[in-house]
Amino acid sequence: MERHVVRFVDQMAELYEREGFAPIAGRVFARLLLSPEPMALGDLARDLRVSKASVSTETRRLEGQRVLERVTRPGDRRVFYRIANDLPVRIMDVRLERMRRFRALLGQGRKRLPPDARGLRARLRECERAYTVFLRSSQSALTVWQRAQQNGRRAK
Amino acid sequence: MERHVVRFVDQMAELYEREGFAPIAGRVFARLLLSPEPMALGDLARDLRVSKASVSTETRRLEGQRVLERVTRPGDRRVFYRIANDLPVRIMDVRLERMRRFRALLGQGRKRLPPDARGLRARLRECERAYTVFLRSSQSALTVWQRAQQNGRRAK
DNA sequence: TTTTACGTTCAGTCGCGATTGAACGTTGAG
DNA sequence: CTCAACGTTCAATCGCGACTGAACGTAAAA
Repeated sequence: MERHVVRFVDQMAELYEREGFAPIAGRVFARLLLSPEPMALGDLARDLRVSKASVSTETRRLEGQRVLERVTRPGDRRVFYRIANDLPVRIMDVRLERMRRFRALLGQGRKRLPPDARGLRARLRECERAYTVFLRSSQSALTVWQRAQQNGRRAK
Repeated sequence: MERHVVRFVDQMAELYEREGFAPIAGRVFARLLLSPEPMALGDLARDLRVSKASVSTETRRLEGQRVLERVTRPGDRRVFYRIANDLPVRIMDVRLERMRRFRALLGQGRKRLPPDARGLRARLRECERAYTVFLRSSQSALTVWQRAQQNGRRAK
C-alpha cells in the first residue's frame, strides 16, 4: 500500500473508533474506498495486516449496513467486497437510525414520567420535536439526493 | 431514584456507549434530563452509584460540548449542573461536527490521490458533495429551529 | 487554629469488546 | 483420492479506555 493509503486508512480507523465502531471496520471501509476494484478477504487482511477472522466479521457487519456489497466472479471461489454504489445514502441512513433511536428513548422516558412533572415533560417533548424537525429535514435531503442520482444515471 | 429514572438512565448509558461516548456521560445526561432542579456533583455520584471523580470528569466534558451548564448558588460552595436550555441545538452541533470531520477526511484522501485515479477521485468527490448537501440541509433546519425558539420566548 | 465538605487530578486497576489463532467445512485443482 | 486455498466460527487473549481511590488544594465553618 502506498503511503497516502496507509494514512487515510489510519485516520478512518480512528474516526470509526470515535463513532463507536470497531477500528477494523474503518480500515476495511477506507481501504475499499481507495480501491478501484473489489477486493477479496485475503487481500484486505494482507493490506491491513490483520487476521482474516476480523476482516470476515467486519465485512459482513458492513454488508449488513449495506455500506459494502459482496460480489463474486465466475470461476473464482473467493468473495469480493466493494463500496456500495449508493454509499452516501447508506451512511446517512445509519446516522438517521441513530437519531430515531435517541428520539424514541426520549419518548419512552417522557411517557413514564409522573403526571405532576409538567416542566420535565415539556422539556422532553420539545427535544423530541427538535429531533422530528431535523429528521424530516434530513430525510427530505436524502430523497432529493436519491432523485438527483437517478436522474444523473438516466442522463448517462 | 424511582424505577423509571433508573431505566431511562441505563438505556441512555447504553446508547451513549454505542455512539462512542463514555457510559457515565450518558448516565449523567439522562439523570439531569429527568431532574427539574440542577444537581450537585455529590448528588449525581450518589444517584448513579459512581465515583465523584468520574462525574467531575464527564460533567466538564459535557460542559465543554455545552450540553450541560454549570450553575452556582449564593451561599453554596457546591457546583451544580443542569441541562443546557438550547439542548437540541447543542446535540445537533455535535452531530454536525462529526459529519464535518468525516467530509474533511474524505477531502484529504482525495487530494492525495495519484493523478491517474480518475474513478476514485470522482467517487470521493460525489461522497463529499452528498455530505455538503446533508450538512447544508441540517444547518438550515438548525437555523429555523433557533429562530422559532427565539420567537417563542419573545412571545412569552 | 482544626475540621469538614467540596471539586479536581492522577496513577493504577479492571472490565469488556476488539482481535486473533486454530479448527472446521467446502470447493476446486492436481 | 490428496492437497491447497478460501471463508467462517469460536474460545481465548489482549489492549485500551472507563472508572476508581487516594491525595491534594481550597474555602467555609466550628
